[in-house]
Formats: sequence, structure tokens, C-alpha cells
Amino acid sequence: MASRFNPFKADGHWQSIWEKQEVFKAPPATDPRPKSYILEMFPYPSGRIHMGHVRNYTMGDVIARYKAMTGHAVLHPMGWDSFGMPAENAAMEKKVHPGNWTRQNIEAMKKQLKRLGLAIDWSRELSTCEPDYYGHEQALFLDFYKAGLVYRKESEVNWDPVDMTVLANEQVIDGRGWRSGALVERKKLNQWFLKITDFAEELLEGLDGLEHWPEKVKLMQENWIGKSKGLKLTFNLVGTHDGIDVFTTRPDTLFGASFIAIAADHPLAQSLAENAPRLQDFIADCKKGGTTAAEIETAEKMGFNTNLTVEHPLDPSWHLPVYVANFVLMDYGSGAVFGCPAHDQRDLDFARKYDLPVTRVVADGDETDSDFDGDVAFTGPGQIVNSHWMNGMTVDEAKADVIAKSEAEGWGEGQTQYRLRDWGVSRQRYWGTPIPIIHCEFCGVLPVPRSQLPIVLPEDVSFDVPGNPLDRHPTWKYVKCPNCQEPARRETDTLDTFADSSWYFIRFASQPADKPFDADEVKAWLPVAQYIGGIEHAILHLLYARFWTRALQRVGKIDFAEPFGALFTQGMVTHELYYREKHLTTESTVDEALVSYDYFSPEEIVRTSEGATLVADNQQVVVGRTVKMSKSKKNVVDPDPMFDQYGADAVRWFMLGDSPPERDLEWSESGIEGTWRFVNRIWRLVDGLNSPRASLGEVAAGTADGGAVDAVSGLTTAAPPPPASQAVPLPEQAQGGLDKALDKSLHRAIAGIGADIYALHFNKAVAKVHGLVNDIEKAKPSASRTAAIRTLPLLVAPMLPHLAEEAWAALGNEGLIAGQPWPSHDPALLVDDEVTIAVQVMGKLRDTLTVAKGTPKDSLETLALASEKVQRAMDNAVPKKVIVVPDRLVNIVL
RNA sequence: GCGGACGUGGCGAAAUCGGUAGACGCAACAGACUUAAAAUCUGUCAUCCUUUGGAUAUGCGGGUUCAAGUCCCGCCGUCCGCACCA
Repeated sequence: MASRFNPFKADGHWQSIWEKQEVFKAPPATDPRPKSYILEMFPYPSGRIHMGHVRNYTMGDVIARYKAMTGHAVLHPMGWDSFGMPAENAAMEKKVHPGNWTRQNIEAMKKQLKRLGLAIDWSRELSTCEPDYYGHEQALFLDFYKAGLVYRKESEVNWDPVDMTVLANEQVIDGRGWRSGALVERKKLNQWFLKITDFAEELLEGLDGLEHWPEKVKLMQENWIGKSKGLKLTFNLVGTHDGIDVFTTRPDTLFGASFIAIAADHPLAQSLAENAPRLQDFIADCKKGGTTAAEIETAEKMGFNTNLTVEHPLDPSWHLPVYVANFVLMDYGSGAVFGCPAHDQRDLDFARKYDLPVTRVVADGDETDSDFDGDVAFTGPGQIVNSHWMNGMTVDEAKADVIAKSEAEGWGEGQTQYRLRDWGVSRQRYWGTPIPIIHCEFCGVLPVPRSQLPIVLPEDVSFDVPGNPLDRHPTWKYVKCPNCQEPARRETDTLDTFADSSWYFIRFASQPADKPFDADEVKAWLPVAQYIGGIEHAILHLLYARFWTRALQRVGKIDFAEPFGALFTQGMVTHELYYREKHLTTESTVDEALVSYDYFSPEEIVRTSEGATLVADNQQVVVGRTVKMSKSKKNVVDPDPMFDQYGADAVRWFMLGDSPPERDLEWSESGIEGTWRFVNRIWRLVDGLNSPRASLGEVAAGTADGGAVDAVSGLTTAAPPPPASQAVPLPEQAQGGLDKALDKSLHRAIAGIGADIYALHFNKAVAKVHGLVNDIEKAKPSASRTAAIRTLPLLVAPMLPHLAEEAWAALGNEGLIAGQPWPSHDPALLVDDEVTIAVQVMGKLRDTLTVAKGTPKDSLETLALASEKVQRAMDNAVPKKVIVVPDRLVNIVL
């Protein structure tokens, strides 16, 4: 009697064996094998695992398992990025403590993750919201503080004037607070900063060494750091001894200057405003709206003429007006710019609005007229015009020339500027790492003594009113000054959660109780051999982690600079939308903002050939675009029911095979059905070898107790009908000789699948497994076929670990497949002795030739010209030229 | 507004170096088996035409080349990030 693959038994069975035998426990640092640290970005415990997690962790798992099979000592850990805003929101809405909510989520999600059968060393699990993690983070913060990498300064936050609370950018919707609906303002607070700009040059140069990072991520980081060379110069204020410092990357356009614009926070604007109520009002206007770059840069350009003027450095008799402008940022350069409207779009918009002169100083053609027309600035390269001695120079020549002149004459100097700003880490929130600082009225700002770490969050906090619960806690913040013993108070801000994710990969490698990590163990495992996560982390998380690592190196805690040797950014998991337009009761007609939709989840829908209908009322719904799965649009598919219906391996196979890993993956019901069928096809081959004449059957997709689950409704129906028998495989015992074609196919698959996994081309590896299975199924019984079937479980082991273990055992092998080496291939079998040559006439394919590999050029030419199809296409013409690429093609040019 | 990517049959894709476009899969269709359904197996499957052949096809428009999905220029569309979402 043939056995059948039952994932509902096999999954749990093998998972518990792996756990019992500690198969995936990382070996000690002294293990002689080459180390391979495989890491996926750890999840935020939002409540449920989503398909994006499933995809991310499946990919990492395939690599970890493949590395183990190819002789590596593997570290593959998992943890929880467990501080953050959603826990506080849950506390407000559901009246639960953020800690309880978070820990419950972790338990639920851990259970879900385990069902995927991941090769994870759970003994190293960590959670950033526990004092045994964040306490060590506080110690590292103090190390940075001591090294001068931490400082305090004023910085703007989004302020909700009704709730009297700080808002995250995410909580500002269309310029209004998400709960109060009040127009958001910008407010200054004293906040803590980490000196990431100290590392700007290092972080930029370090990118060159990151060979295994995607170019796009390196480019984004490069642009984010934004190194630019330019001129810092001073414009003297007419009638005073003061001046305005300006940084420009376009000193070549200095003769096109038309105005000076300073930021609303510029000290000059502030001092002028003291006696100018209208300017005060204007500055207050500039502070309306949130702090995001997108909001500031798309806001309409506004200026306030100060009536001050400055002298042009190259012609003191030429005076330029000084404006306060909302598009100038105090954080970049010196908070002041000179406007050259002809060659900068923002300056042009501003100049047209305030009717300021627009002078052309760069020309790319015949148009050299000094009057610049139109509303599109010219920012391309060209030659300098209307600029006295610079006329005729290129932009680059002119830049160098002006900088040299400014330095010689003493009114400016060349300067390197970075766009990167220091990292503001203060958050006015409860659910984060308390910043280990004490404020004393007499002694000032003091670090918490290390003996007092960890500074633990108080449990008794309330979330019934907006604001920071730490700040209004009755006792927590009151402490004695460690210096003078007088009453003092704790810092009540907590650290940005990006700090937690900036060193967790180090803690995974080494987890002593008394310090953040052990340097020797860290040295053995890091840098991470392969890091995998979403492209949305391309800049912030990855830059902060790179900074934190370099900062640890600077303070002497570790001896490497880059945390992630190789990076891979995977695409999102998407699903189509199902919705109906909501009928609004208002009389409003075409106002788009008022059109809203009712969304339906895939579980509520039956997909038909014409479209989709809602199960509840059997009426049509609109099938929308395919977009990222999100709760608000209800196009989410929960992994758990999929494990129930198809088992972990079918879900994993779908995640790996359906799209290239860097691209978006569209979840589809028929797709997962297909992978489920394929898992069974593999099983049938193995099973056929064992019991050739026994009847075979499928286990129907169903639940562990044998009841089938309706794919659409999710309801359990009656037990499935007994499996019927159909395909009776030929007896494998009737083996005989070898099957050379199948041998080739197998060895190509061994080499190709390994190479594809190594290169993270999982979809191609999947296609190659399909190809091999097709070939095996078509082959007649032979020793080769038996060998191919016995090898097949090893080839799918990284991707379908449960099926692989089950097959390995069924084939009578000893031990676990998880501990087996990757099969070796015979290179001789990879070489073709025949090749197919394309024959083109004028670049169009007319015939193909099958010839021995390495057939010389002239023979190929003769053969090609002799072809009847080629003759016909040539139509008696005489070839002008014949291009022959050996083993590839012949192209006859007429 | 700024920065970064992506776009190939009905659908997901492949084509590693400029050299036979569509491997592999999904869906669909036809057939076999079956009382029936499911499963399984076999076959068809880019579009069009005057069909043992031919033409057109890799978002659109140009260009380079004997040869372009691949290189160059210009558009269009979609997505991601923008420093307090994680």
C-alpha cells in the first residue's frame, strides 16, 4: 500500500524532530567550518504574520539550509522589533498595556512562524522591548555619549495644538492631526541627536566596498548623504558690517543672482521679527504644516521682503534684495541661499511670483540673450554667458574659477557640504528605550551611572489622555542627582525605535547577560553574510545600522565597519482589490474626495471567469488593481489557513517560484493550488520507487483531521472521498542500463539549482526542479531514473524541507536530510556535444542547423548557404557579407 | 517637489556577454480514464495572414548595429523612499 504525503502530519512531525534534536542551533564560535550568518529583517509584532513575512523568511530559510548543506556553520536567528507606536495606539483604543499587547502578539506570531518550518536557532530569540535587550542599548548610548557622539539641540516636531501633543509624520494626514483634526504646526523642542554626520564621508566611501549590495540601494544612500562641493561666501549687508553666509553648489551662476533668501528660523529673520509684527506673522505662517520634506517642498513658495539689501561680492555697487522664504531649510548649509532663477526651478518660481529679474548665465545653444523667458529653468550643462570674464567657460571651469577667485580675494571659500543631517533620536513616547540621562538643576545634564542600568520602564502608566505617560507619571522621573544627591529628574524621552534595530544583529551573535555582546564571538559571526528585507528600508534602517556599527568601531567595541556583507531587497506580496463604491448620503456630486469604497477580503469573494461576486449577497463586486496587501484595503491573505489547507511546503514553493524575488509577488488561489499539486507530483515519484504497483492517491487539500476546507468560504466540509487510484507507475525494478539524457538532466539540475539558490534566483531554481521532474516522469525505468529520484529530495530540501525529510525517510535513508551534504555533479555531463545554430538572412531567422559543438566557421557558412530555406530567402542574391558566431548563429547580409 | 526603480503572451515569468524572444508555471481549451466529480495522464495555446509558408510583436517614439528585450536619446505609466510608520 502506497503511503501518501500528508503535510498536516508531516509538517508538525518534522518540526518537532528538528526542535528536539536542536538541528538548527548555531554551533559555538570555535566551530572550524566557514561561518555563514543569514539574517532577515526582524518583524514588528503587529499581531499576525503576513505574507510579506512569509516570503522574506522563506527566502532566508532556503539560503540558511543551502549553506548548511554546502558545509557552512550557520547562524540563522529570529527576534522581535517590539517597541513602537502601534502598541501605544492599542493601549489607547483597547485599554491594554502596550507590553501585554506586544508580548501576546509575539506569542501568536511565533506560533505562526514555526508552522513555516524555518531553520531557525530559537535559543537566540530576542525582543527589543525587554530590559535584557534595551538595558544594553542604554549602555551603548552611554558609550556614544562619552565619546562625544551624542548632543542636544533644538529641533522641530509636528505639534497638534488641540491635543497638545507631538505627532509622528504618519499621524499627520493632509496637514491635520489624525485624532483632533486640528491643523498641525511645527514646534521646537530640545532633543537628543547622534552625530551621524561625523561619519558622512566614511558612510559614503564605505558604499564602494559593498560589492554584494544592490546598486540601487547604494545609489539611494549616496544621494541621501548628498555630498556636494561648492562655495561658501558672504554677502555684505548694505550699510552694516554684518553679512549673510550662503552656501551654493552653483558658484558659476553668481552673475545670474537675483535675490537672497533666508530660512524663517535664520537668526537674522528672528532678530528682524522682534520689531516687525508683519514678519512675525509671516514666520508663523511658515511654521504651519508638518515637518516632512514632501510637504515643505510642495508647499507654495512664499517670501517676505525684508527691505534689506546685500552687495554682490563681484560688484559691490550691485545690490540684491533679501527675502525670508519658506522653501529655505535652516538644516542645510547655512540656512540661506542666493537665488539664480534662470537656472534653478524653485528660484524661478519664486522670482516670477515676486517679479524679480531673471538673467540667463548658462546657454546650451545660440540663445544667449540675458533675458530669460518662460517658466522652466535651464539646469543642464552649457557655456557661461553674460558673466564678464567667465564668458565661454564650461560650467565646471567656471565653478573652479569662481572658487579660486573667492579664496584669493577673501570673500569665500570652497566647501564640501552633505545633505545628511544628524539623527534625532528623542521621542516623546512611552513604548521605547528610556534615554539614560538625568537632568539636575545644579549639575546640568548627567549620564545615568552604569550601575543603575537598566533604566526600566514603569508598568503603571495611563493612556487615557494624549501626551507622554512617562512625563506625567507620578514618581518615575524623580531621582537623586548622581553627582550632588539633590532632587533631579530623569529624561522622559525614549529612543527612536530605529536605534533598537541598529544593533540587534550584533546581539544575536552573542548574548552575555552583563554586557551588550562579547567581541570575540561577534568577530566570529559578523558581518552578516546575507541580509534580506524590504526595499522600503533601503535608506533609513540600513544607514542607521551602518552608522551604529561604525560608531561601535570608533569607541573600540568591535573591529569591523560594515554590518551587512551582502544585502538583498525583496518585493512585496500583492493581491487584487475587491470593492464597491459607497453610496454617500450627502448631496455632493463630483467631489472626488467624497468618493469612498467598501472593500472586501478575498475570503468573502468568489472569483468567476467574468469577475467576482460577494458570497454574502451573490452580487458582483469590482475587481480592482493588484496592490500591496494591506489591512485597510482588506486584500490580505492570512498564512494560517493556507498552512491548514496546503501545508507549509506548498506555501513556501509558491513564495519562491512565482516571481523573481526582487519583484512584487501576486498571491493567487490558483497559484497555490498549482504548487500544492506539484508537491504531490514529487511525492508520487518517490513513492513510485518504493511501491511501484501499489495504488497511488492524493491526500485532498484539507485539514489535519481529514475534513476538506472549502477554498473560498474557509468552512470545513465533510471528510473527503477516499483517494482513487489512477496513474500506476511502471515498476522501477525493471531497471537496466543507464539513461544518458536523464543523467545529463539530473546533473544539470544539481549544478543549476545550486547556482540559482546561491545567486538568490529562487524562481529559476524552482523552474529547474520542474524541468527535472518533467524529465524523470517521461523517462523509462533505468538505474539513472532511480538515481534521479533518490537525489530529488536533496535538491528540494532547502525549499520543501518537510516533504524532503518525509521522502528521505521513505527512501530508507539514515538520519535527517537537513544534515546531508548537497549532491555533487559531474562537470563532464554539463557539456553539450551538439549545438543548434540559428541561420539568419538579413537578421531574420530562416533556418536552424544542428551541428557538432566547435564546428569551424567556414563549415558553418557552407552549411548555412546550402540550406533550402536560406536559398529561398536569399532569392538568388549574392551575399555581401556572412557573419558567423561559432556555436551560435550565422547571419547572411545581402 | 526631490531621490530610486520597474514596464515581455490572457496571467506570473525566462532569455547569465548585443546573437533562435516566450524555458518553466498559472489559467483556458480538446481528448483519455471515471456511473459522475475531483485527481491524474496526453495534446493545443503571442497576434495576424493568402498557413509545408510569411508578416508583426518585449509600454510609446526615435537612434546605433550585420543583429537590440538587452546599448543611447526623448516621452508615457506604475511603484518605493523623503529623516517621528516599522
